[in-house]
Amino acid sequence: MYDPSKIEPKWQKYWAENNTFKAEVNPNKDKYYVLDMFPYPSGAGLHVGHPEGYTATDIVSRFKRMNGLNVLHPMGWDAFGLPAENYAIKTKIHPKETTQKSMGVFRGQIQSIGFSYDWNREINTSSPEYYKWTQWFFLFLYKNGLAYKKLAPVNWCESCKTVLANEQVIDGSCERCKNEVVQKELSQWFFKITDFIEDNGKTDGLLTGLKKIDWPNGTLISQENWIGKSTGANVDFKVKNSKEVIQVYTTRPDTLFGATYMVLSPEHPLVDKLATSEYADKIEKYREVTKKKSDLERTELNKNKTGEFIGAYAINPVNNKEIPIWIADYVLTGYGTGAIMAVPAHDERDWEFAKKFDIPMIEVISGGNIEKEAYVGDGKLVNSDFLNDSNVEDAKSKIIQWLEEKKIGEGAINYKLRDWSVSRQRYWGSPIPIIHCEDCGEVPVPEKDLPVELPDDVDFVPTGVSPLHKSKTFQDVTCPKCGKKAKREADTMDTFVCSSWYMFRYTDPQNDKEFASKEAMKNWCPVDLYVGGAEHTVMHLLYARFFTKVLHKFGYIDFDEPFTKLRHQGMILGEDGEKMSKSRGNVINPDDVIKKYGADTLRVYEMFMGPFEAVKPWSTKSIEGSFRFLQKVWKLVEEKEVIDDVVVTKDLASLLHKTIKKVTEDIESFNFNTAISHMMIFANEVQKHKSVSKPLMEKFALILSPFAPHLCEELWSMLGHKETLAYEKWPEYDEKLVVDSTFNLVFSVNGKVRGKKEVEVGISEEDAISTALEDEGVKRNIEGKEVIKKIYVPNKLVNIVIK
RNA sequence: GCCGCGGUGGUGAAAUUGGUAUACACGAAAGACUUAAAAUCUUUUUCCUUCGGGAGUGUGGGUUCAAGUCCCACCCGCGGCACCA
Repeated sequence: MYDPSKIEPKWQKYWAENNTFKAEVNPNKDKYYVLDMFPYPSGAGLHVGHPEGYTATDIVSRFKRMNGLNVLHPMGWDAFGLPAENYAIKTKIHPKETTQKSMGVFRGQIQSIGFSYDWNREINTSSPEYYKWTQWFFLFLYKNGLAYKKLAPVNWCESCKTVLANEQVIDGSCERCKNEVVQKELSQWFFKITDFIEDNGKTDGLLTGLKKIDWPNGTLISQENWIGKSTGANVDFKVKNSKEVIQVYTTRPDTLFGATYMVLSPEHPLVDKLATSEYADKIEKYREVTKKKSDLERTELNKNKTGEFIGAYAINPVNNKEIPIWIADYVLTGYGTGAIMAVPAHDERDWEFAKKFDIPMIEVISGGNIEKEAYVGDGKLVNSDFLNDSNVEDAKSKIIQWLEEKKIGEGAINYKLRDWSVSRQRYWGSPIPIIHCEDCGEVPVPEKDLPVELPDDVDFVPTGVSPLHKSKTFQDVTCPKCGKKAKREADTMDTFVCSSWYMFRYTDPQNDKEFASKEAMKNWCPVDLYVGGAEHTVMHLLYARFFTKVLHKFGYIDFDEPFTKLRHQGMILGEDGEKMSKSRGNVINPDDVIKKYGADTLRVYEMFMGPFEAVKPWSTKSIEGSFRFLQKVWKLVEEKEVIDDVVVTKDLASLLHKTIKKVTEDIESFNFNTAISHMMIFANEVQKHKSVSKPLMEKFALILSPFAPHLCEELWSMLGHKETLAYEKWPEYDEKLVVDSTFNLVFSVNGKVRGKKEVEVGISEEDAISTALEDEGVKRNIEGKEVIKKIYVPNKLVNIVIK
């Protein structure tokens, strides 16, 4: 009887005891680094979504090993983070304890699925041995001028006295107490990721790097949009009766003649200087309202623009016309110059604003109807003096040249991407290795003093300051420079910092001299295949690329993209087609599935459900099919007569070789579902025979083994082998057996199928057509009609075209 | 609103990239084995049909000898972003 509860623990024990999957440097083999996005060990335990990605990488890992590659396939824990801290606030149990416990549960669950990880390389971002090097990275960036401090707003809840992460702010209120969240300015650390957007000497930038990696198209586009590069011009506008000059940024310098007003962001520094006193009250009021607006309110106002005239006028440099200056919150302080020239005829936002406040429009691009809506398309320029009759593109370059000659503007580039804010006013993260001294200012902790360990004597209840402030042992130190009393930085680092470099640590996880040796990284990196959820399309992947580029620039590594090939698993939904969640009660626990069917069935089912990247619902019924398949395979060896030299029919041999070909190709292309369906077809066919051939079943066990490793190890030993099949040579298919000698020639009339006949491959066009014309179905359909054309597609079909 | 992904049987999904639509699996129905049930095996299973056929891949057009696949317009679902000048 096929009893996975017996054979699975047996083989898991065997692999562990024999260190079967230990990865060691081997100069005689090419390397292959297969990485899963490491999980956050949550208290809820493993979700069925986890093994989906892990099974795919495990299939590839086992497949690559059998193809003679030296595979690195590690696993670890992204263990710092907010949920553990919030749980600690609620229960008073230390996050270290809960995290330790969760990691144990996760490890046990993952091991029970039989993944071929090298557990000798397990890492944990919350261990001092690991975060020592996260801190080293901070100092490395700091010393190279890539980490700096500046004031930045945080979400602040006045009643909880705490800083909130964006995901804790729901509709502008605190997730927990429902009170209003306000913006508060704090001094925080930033990493200069914007320095790496464009190419940088020999290092490709975050934009060009996207061109050379094999990632899902949507992910590449998201990264590009997130960086948000735009090309345009900065233009200086003089202010009437003032010496001040306002610089605006525009992507449409070609429409300069159509600018009929100007908008400054409410926080723009020139507003107070330029506004006339009669408008001061209104401006003050408007700023108050803006400050209170949550992000959501601001976006809802999309169609209902607000703003105030400030009583001053700017001079349009192309025609010396006076245009009114306004403030409005649709102009952002942090982008471009915080000021725009408004061209209502050719910009949707300016159009809405001008309509509402009755500001005139001037059409400068012909082709639209500006009474009805802003025209943003291409066309001939009008009302634009020396630009008239140019198209948009030519007008852009002409006006930029003109501005540059007059020295009142120049071509300019802007990005949406901002520097990465890494300070968190939290406990459960890596401390920032900086000491604040009254005399010396900010002083980096000397490398020899790393790690700066997280103190245990901390009360987590939020009181308005970072929890680390409350630990005296942590806070009070002497300045490494002058020896006077000083204070430690009390903020911790964003957990994304920990996960931005972990792929390097796996190559050399026990190193206490470096984050990883250059040799180890040279041997294993970059990651050849990276698999994880699509929720990391932007942040994690962008940050990891940034770290890689920094290391490349400073000569630590010789590649500048960390993940050569990336794939995302599609989310597994509950049986009701909804996202799995406790409150809906539709959560499937992988432990229960393993108990009922075994790990191999879980693996095969998750790969058989549908395309790897597709979102798909779980079905407790459908999984039976995967179990039946494995049971059937088991019975083929267990219950049938296995004969060494049985004469295999040509059909069966051909089917095996076709299956080998299909499975080989489908693993490479991530089409695991169709690989399994072909193996099912093979098993169904073999089942019809009384006895089975040993060599045939051996090959089949080998190609099924990446999917169902426990079962196949067992079959392998039943077939008389003493060693694991993990390093057996992957079967090759015989091209001659894969190609059929006959095929079904299809006859169609005007594209509609009317008949078919089995004929020899390579049949001549003449023969094919005459065979077609003899077919009853064809005869019936062309009788009495005029045949205009006869088309023959080699080894496929004949199409007779009639009038 | 913008960007991305998708829409094929009762269900999850295949379709060699323009050439036999619905492989494989689930479910359902019938049969075999059984005292019986479960399990297992076999057969049937897109829809309509006057049994000759006919229709059919979200909708409407188009290109082609030939369209699930390519082009145009639209509808619906899911995910992400949020006034970036």
